[in-house]
Amino acid sequence: MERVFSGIQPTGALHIGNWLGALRNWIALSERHECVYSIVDLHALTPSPPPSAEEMRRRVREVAVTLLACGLDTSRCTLFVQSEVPEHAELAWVLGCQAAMGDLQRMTQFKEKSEQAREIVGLGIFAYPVLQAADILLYKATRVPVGEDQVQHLELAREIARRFNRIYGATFPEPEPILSPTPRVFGLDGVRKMSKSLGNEIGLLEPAESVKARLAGAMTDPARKRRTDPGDPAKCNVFTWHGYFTPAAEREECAKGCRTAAIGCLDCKEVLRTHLEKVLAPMRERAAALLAEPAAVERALRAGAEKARAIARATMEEVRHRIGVR
RNA sequence: GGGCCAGUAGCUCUAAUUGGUAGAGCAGCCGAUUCCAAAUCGGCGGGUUGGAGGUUCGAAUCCUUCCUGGCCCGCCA
Repeated sequence: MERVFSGIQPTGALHIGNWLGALRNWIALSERHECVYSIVDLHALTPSPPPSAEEMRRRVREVAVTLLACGLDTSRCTLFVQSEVPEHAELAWVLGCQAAMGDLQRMTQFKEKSEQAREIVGLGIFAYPVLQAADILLYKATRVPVGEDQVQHLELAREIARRFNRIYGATFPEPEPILSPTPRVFGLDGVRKMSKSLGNEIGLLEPAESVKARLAGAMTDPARKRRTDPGDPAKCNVFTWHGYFTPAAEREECAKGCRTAAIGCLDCKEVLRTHLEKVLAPMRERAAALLAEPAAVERALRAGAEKARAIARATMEEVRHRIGVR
C-alpha cells in the first residue's frame, strides 16, 4: 500500500475552502491508503511576526478539534503535531544542505510571503520548502495530495530526494503528487480566494445563524439588479458553491429558476444553505463533544505522535548512517 | 566597525503652514436603495505617528538609544 503524507498549518479556524480543497480528500484517502497527517506548527512559525505562544497553542488545539470534527478517524490514519516529532527539524537540516539556493529563491510562495513579512524576512520562510520536503521524506511517503499552489514545492522535494539518493545511495522514494480535483474556492466576496485573513470565509465551526447571515450577504451575479431580472448562474459565485454541496437535480432547478427569474437569489441561497448545513451541522455537534472532553483530543494526538515517531526514528537512523554521523 | 536616508490607520501617502487639537484616498463597518449582493448615495469607526527614554507648558516634528528596511565606506577571510 502506498503511504500518503500531508500537512496542514494551524492558521486558526478552518473554512469550507480548506475542507473542499484538502480535508475532505484526507478522509477519502485514509480509506484507501496508509496516511500520515500532520498539524505543521513548525511551519506556522515562519511569518514575521510569528504568533504568540498562547496563540500557537490555541490554533493547534482548534485545528485538531476541527479535523476530528470533520470525521477524520485516527484509528485509520496517523494524525500528529509536527513539533512532537523532532526528527522533522533534524532531517530538514540534512536536506537543506542539499537544497539549492537558486531553487529556493525561485519559489513563488517565497516571493509572495517575503513581501508580506512585516518585520524581517527570516531564514524559515526561505527554507520552508526544505522543511516540507523533510515532512514528506521522513515517512518515505510515495504520494502527496497537493493543490495547484504546492506542485512547485513537491517538485523541489523530488529534486532534493534525487540529489540525496545520488550522493548517499538510494534512501528516499520520489513522492508523486495526487492532484486535487477541486479548483480554488472563492470567498463570500465572489472575487478573491476564500481566506480567513480576508474575512470572506465560511468557517467549518461557525454557528448556523452566522452562516445564514453572512451567506445572505454573499456576492451574486451583479447584472441581476431586480428580482424580476433573469440571472446568469455562470457569473454567480453562489452557484459554483451549489456545485460543491447541492445534488445535481436540485442544482439544475436553481439554475433554471435563476435564468427565468422564477426564484430570487435569496431563495437560491436558502437551497444552498440547506445542503451546506447537512455538512456543517454534524461537524458542529462533534466539535462541541470534543471541546467538552479536551483530554480525549490530547490522547489521540499523543498516540498519533507515537506512531509517527516510530517511522521517523527508523528513517533518521538510516539517514545518519548514510551521511556518516553517529 | 563607521556614515547617510527612511518608518504616520489594514494598504498607498510630497496631509499636518517646520514645536501648538494627527489628515486624505482606497479598503472596512453601518444605513438608504435592492429579492440578496453589486453599483450609487449618506454616515461611522479606525493610530500608543516603529519601540523605549529625554528636552519642553506642549513633540509626528528636536536630542539619545534600540528595532526594521534601503544605500555608501572600511576591515578580515
